[in-house]
Amino acid sequence: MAHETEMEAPVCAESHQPASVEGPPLEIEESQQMAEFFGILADPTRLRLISLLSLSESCVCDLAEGLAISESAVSHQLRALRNARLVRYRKSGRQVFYRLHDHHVLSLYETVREHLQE
Amino acid sequence: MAHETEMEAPVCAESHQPASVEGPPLEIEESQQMAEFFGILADPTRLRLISLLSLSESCVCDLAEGLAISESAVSHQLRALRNARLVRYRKSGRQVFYRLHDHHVLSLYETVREHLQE
DNA sequence: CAAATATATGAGCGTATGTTCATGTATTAG
DNA sequence: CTAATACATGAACATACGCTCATATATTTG
Repeated sequence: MAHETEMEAPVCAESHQPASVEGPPLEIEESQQMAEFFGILADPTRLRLISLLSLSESCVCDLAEGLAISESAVSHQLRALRNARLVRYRKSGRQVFYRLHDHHVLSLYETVREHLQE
Repeated sequence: MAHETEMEAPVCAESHQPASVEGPPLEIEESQQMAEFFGILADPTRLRLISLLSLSESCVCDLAEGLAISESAVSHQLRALRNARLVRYRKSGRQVFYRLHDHHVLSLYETVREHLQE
């Protein structure tokens, strides 16, 4: 998006890499999927929901009470977690019980917690 | 907000914790720190930078060329990665060479990649 | 010295995101 | 049936974010 009147973009004189390697750079589309996923974890409310769900399966109203926020907010955030396949749910009467989907969630959660405590 | 058909949520016993690694619900302040950190990874450009840096130390202009984006954009994003202690850097003349800070970064990167391939 | 290079950064703009509020859909109680 | 409960969802508003552009700083070169 600039002003390259020459045929090649001016690169550093030193230290270049082979232009197209197989691995990196990460494909744009895959980077967007990963970014979207990390974005799901980039919210205090959703992380606190995950922390509660790491203890036990819970319904929406208990989650709302546990975090002292509205059930609407909880429901909105649970949808995000659902779409990212971070939580599962089962219906029981009027209630819907949520739980963590798999081990990856807690793995990420713990890794970041460790990183921040250095 | 609670109901009587099920037991009360087994959460939030109002006990105070040692502010280190304790159980749910996650403290608001810690949840914000973690969210901020995940937010750093929630961007396609930063993830692609990380993928490049997982290969080798690189200077800003090589990163910009590798991703075909402006050096300004790269520099802005590197600052974010720097503030989150995800990358280190060293100066060499006019150039600044960046590299990944520790193993946590790649660990998170790989975990999410696995998760998305299921 | 001045010019060129390599990077950093503040301002501004367009877009994405999280909340509240109002409403909709199921399910149960009376 | 109607009312109440539990949850989901669309709209709207305020905030946050990433980019471009212009400019600033530092280093090397002539």
